[in-house]
Amino acid sequence: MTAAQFNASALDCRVRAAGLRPTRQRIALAELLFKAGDRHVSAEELHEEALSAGVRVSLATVYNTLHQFTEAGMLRILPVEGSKTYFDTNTSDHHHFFLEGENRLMDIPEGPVSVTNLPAPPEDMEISHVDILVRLRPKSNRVR
Amino acid sequence: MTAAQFNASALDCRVRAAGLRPTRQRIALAELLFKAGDRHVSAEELHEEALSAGVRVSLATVYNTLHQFTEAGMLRILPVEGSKTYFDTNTSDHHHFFLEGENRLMDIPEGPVSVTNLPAPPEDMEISHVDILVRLRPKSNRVR
DNA sequence: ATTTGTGCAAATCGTTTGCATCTGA
DNA sequence: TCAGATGCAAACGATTTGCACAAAT
Repeated sequence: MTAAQFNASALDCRVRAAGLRPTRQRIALAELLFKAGDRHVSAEELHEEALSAGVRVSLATVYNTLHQFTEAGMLRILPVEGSKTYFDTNTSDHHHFFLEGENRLMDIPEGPVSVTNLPAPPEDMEISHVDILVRLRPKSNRVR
Repeated sequence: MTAAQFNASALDCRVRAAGLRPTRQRIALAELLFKAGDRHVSAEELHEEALSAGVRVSLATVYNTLHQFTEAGMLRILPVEGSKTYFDTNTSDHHHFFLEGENRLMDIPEGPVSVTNLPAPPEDMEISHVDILVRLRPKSNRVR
């Protein structure tokens, strides 16, 4: 079995495990999303990438798929300002730098970042996930 | 001098200090925004509130004003998913709970929340602000 | 008098929806 | 066979823009 075949069937399983039919479009999108390590993508970007890769898929299906994968826990929506929704292929605990000028996100390199002194959440609520966004701006040389 | 007069002129100064002309609309919006302590508002909400308060102002002006105040550091844009932009009248260091079901934000009560082990930002960049978003979901009673 | 701000309506952008058609189990 | 998925185009909601008019310095 070749590596390509292995990966293809792994993606097939992943899609099935999410309770979704492994259609041509979903497998192809999963491939684009999960073959290349951690990624931050918008629907529009993924759509263009699919078309470039010769995958025929409509923008509406890209939106559907991204949300279905998100519900299945395969993606996470990034908390950023701005009109577009960005999806993160890394759903494990990690955080982000946000470059203010460019409106771009970078993963914070692996490390034991932790939050201390978090107050208890209100009754009947539990913490689902903690997002830390470190906003960066160009270092100004002149003294203010 | 009455309290109302004092506050009105204080707002006037604040708007001037931001390099903006103290117009009727801007003063009125500043009043709505800053008289009532910490608030999270969207443009639409502030517009409705202004109309209810008898302030004649267009939605476009509300958008303009919110962005001008933000550039002047009087407001901060909240990092939340979702289509609407929310502005926070509290620009000091504090963080938020995000209620997943309702897509609603709450301030995290005052306290020494802190992040440890933050890696150094890339060269030529400095930290502008750290946003911590604690996502909450209803506590499930049944064991999964 | 000149600059800056405002209001309106139209335009734009990202996203969702309705529905006819197609596809995988 | 037939529930579920797709594609298209139209609908939508939030935001921005262009431009004539009004207000502040």
